[in-house]
Amino acid sequence: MGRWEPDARGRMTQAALELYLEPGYEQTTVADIAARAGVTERTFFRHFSDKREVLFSGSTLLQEAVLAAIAAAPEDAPPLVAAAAGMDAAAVALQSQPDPTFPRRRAAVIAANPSLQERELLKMATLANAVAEALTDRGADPEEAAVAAEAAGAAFRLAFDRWTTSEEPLDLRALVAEGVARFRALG
Amino acid sequence: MGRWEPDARGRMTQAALELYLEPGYEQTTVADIAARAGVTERTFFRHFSDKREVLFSGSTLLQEAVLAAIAAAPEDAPPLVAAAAGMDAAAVALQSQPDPTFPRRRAAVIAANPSLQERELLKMATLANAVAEALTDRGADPEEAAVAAEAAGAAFRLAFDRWTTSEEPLDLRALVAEGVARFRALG
DNA sequence: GTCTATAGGGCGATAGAC
DNA sequence: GTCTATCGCCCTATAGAC
Repeated sequence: MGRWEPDARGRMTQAALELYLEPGYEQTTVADIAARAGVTERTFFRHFSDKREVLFSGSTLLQEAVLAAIAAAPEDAPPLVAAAAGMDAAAVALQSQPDPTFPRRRAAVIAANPSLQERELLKMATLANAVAEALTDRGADPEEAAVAAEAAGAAFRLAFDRWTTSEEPLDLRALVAEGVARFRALG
Repeated sequence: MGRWEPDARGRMTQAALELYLEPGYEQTTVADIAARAGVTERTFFRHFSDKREVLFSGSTLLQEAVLAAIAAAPEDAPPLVAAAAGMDAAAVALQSQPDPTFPRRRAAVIAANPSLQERELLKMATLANAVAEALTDRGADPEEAAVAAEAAGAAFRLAFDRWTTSEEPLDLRALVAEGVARFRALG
């Protein structure tokens, strides 16, 4: 048994989510989060670049899952199909989380705070850029790749939003597929 | 001739843009901007909610132009056509600015600073939501409206990005139209 | 206009794991 | 010994309160 309790990151994320829900994001100081997680303020900032990032540390893994799925897609799959495979992988990852209440609570906090929305949008845009690059690496035309990545990303966002706000439990993968189909039907 | 020099907002925006380019966004303090614009720090924060917002005060006018164009679109125009009309109006507004170098310099600063990108993405997302609402008000199905708004918004972003980074001068309206066509061709 | 709390970065010290 | 996580105290600028 070491000097420190394990999983400081996880504890900080949990503490932050709880405090951001109640009493609220603006009302919560980093010192509050650190205290609840049993670390110092300084430790918080070594793990997370700022007060918002604590809710987004999972996005790296999600991005990896997305890119892996795109790489695994059939070589002859058109850009939108490959991008959709990536979004499907993201949906699978989100639905198979240990704590199924996490995404919903997290989404509620983000929806209530513009400055957290900004960070979420940046993560999404970063992901879309990575997807576009992965598609061009597969040989797609850059413009077409960018459009496919944006369409798939937007479909995912709309689906995710419905999934986290719906009263009854929905299947995220189905929502994503439905959204992609709507973009395909734009013409 | 009044007690104050006129157009404090414009001077602050100009000063901020220049300083954000050189020595850079992070290196520039609000006090620096205020001093260059000949106002106090307090005045800056009365005009702009934070250090980022000084580059985004024009977005309100842009949004109004977009929504007006959507409202003016033929009643029987499908959602994507109406949304595209809104994006075209935005392109017109941007191309007919008094200082044609402004958008390019502004875009360069934003591209170099993630925290400014976040704000830009939030403005874009807010606009997309407003567009989606305007489309549903016209009688469109909410899901279809959201998809059309996202597609038009993404087309605009991709076009705007090319427009601000291209070596030779391009026609923003044409780029936007081309982008919308690409989304239409996704199926 | 003045005052103040908080975000967030820099740096050195410390204490464990290996 | 090295490497890495934690801590403590310095600081400034932001942004909100008074």
